[in-house]
Amino acid sequence: MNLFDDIRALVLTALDEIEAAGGLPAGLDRGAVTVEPPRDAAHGDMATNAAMVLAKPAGLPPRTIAEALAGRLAADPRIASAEVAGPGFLNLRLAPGVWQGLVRAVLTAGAGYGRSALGAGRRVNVEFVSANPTGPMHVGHTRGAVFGDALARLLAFAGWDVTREYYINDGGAQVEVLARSAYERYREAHGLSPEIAEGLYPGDYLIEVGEALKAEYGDRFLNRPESEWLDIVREFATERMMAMIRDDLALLGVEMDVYSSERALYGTGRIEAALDTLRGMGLIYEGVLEPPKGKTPEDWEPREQTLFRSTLHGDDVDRPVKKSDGSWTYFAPDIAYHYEKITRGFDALIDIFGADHGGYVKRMKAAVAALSQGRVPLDIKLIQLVKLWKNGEPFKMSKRAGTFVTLRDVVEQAGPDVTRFVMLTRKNDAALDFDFDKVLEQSKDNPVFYVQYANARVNSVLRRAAEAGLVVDDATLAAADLTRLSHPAELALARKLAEWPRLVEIAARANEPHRVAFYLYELASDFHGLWNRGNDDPALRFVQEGHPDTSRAKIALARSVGVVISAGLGILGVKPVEEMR
RNA sequence: GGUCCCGUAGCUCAAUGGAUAGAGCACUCGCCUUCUAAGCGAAUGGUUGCAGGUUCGAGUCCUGCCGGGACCGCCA
Repeated sequence: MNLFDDIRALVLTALDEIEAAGGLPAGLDRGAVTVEPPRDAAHGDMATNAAMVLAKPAGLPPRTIAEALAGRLAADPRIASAEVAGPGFLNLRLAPGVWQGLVRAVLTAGAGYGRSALGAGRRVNVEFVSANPTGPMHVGHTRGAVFGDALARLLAFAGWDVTREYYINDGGAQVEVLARSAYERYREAHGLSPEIAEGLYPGDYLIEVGEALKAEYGDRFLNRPESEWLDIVREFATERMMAMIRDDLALLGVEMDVYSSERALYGTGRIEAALDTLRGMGLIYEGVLEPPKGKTPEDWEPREQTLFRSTLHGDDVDRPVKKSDGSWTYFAPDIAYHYEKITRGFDALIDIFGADHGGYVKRMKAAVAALSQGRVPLDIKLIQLVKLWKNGEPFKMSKRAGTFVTLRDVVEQAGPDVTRFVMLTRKNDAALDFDFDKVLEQSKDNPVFYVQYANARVNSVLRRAAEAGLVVDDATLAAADLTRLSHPAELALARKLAEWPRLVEIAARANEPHRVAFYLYELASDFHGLWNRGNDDPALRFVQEGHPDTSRAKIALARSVGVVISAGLGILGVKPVEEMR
């Protein structure tokens, strides 16, 4: 249920009536008519722009339409008042019964309150993390993982059938570097001193891989030429790295549905098939690229390559799918991979990349647009950098990886819930500061704490009420006499709860889970505000000694706040706390 | 040189094309000394980088600048 949709339907019905009565020309497009919470609460509970949107096509002054509309709407029992304001807004105030009914609806729907049918069961594939299988996940991956998982949860809540997918980049030269690095650790396990040459991965995490190789293969590969062990060691080490990455993800509570391997595409003809499809559209050709203007690489020389005509689908230059030695570029298998996602029947694709892959966006979109004939939208979200701070200075040290701070470093210090919440308190395309001291602070300055604290207070109310002998399960609360909920501050809180289903849809439409975090902060703030007023005005306390009926109504409101906070935290993948310690 | 992202209060950031651009912090002024707990309340603070354009209406969309960042053919 979405109260804003209900009232919008009411507005549209009223417009129909006005039209039937000759007050409006027939056939006007009403798609732009909205019913929204006004920015300024003093304007009322909801506002509609109907009169302004329709004024021009109708050839009528906005106020004329607005006044006619106000007259119709005022007849509905849900509308307490309808006032024309400003350039033609119609401000609506809703009857207390609407808000009381909303609290009941929240308690009845429980965790399902706010669920949307927006996705209509369509299938969406969210590809995220896709970190190279050459080492542990680092901070940047962490933000991508949190974002992708929260987005997946959000879309599922909004009615999409979601698949979380990880693309394993195990096809390129970097996994051979991994193999050589692991081989040195294997030699080390045999008591030889490893030669970690420039360009190899120096991290300690490969030591155990060397040990494991020794346990598995003994001294078989010692002093043997690379050709004898490279494939085996590569596969062995890659699997180990993926196991490690899976463990890292598990620390954050992230679980993938599908792992797809880049290497598995090679030799199957699927890359060729995808490119043949593009070739059939005339989008593949042999050609020579112009050097980049203004910054020509020193060793630039014209080369003929196999190119994808991505410029026909919005890219700035055509992109190579083959290197000059005839081998595939990274792009080629990725085209095949996305083609496969299309053929697997997804209705929408979402890729989550690090911001350093921004230059890759247009060509990938071009490929998907071409391969799906424009049928499957691909949204690509770029995740900006995370800057870590500790004790007032940048934090860069890592025990494990040597060169970069790992996901494990962060989660072990901050905990998965704090890590997740904080990383969602910024838009994906804005850089994020993550300050270990601040995120663990127990004060209202810390949004994680503030939201969790609100939920804990709700639970504290329920506990106290139970101790006082009240029955406070959801069914009982939903059946309470909610007309006792009449104070404007209480109804205002209910109004905030009414925004939740709307917020879910806005966030899901934009693929922006951070909106959930901000909403929860606002809701918590409103709840704390009401709570604090109870300090001065005992009539606003949730438990009213000696008045079980009033108490039940007020507790119902508190509990419905808890329901929404829990649901929202669930989307962020954060566990609500019952009690602060 | 090109592409993409960012630019909003002193600071950190919000704002599905809606009205007088909002929070938190800091600063200022009150209040509280407490288990409805790890403070409460109020006030101050703005040319939304600049200039045009579209629109009934622009922080938001378009164009051009300025500033910061990322990326830019055999890395993935």
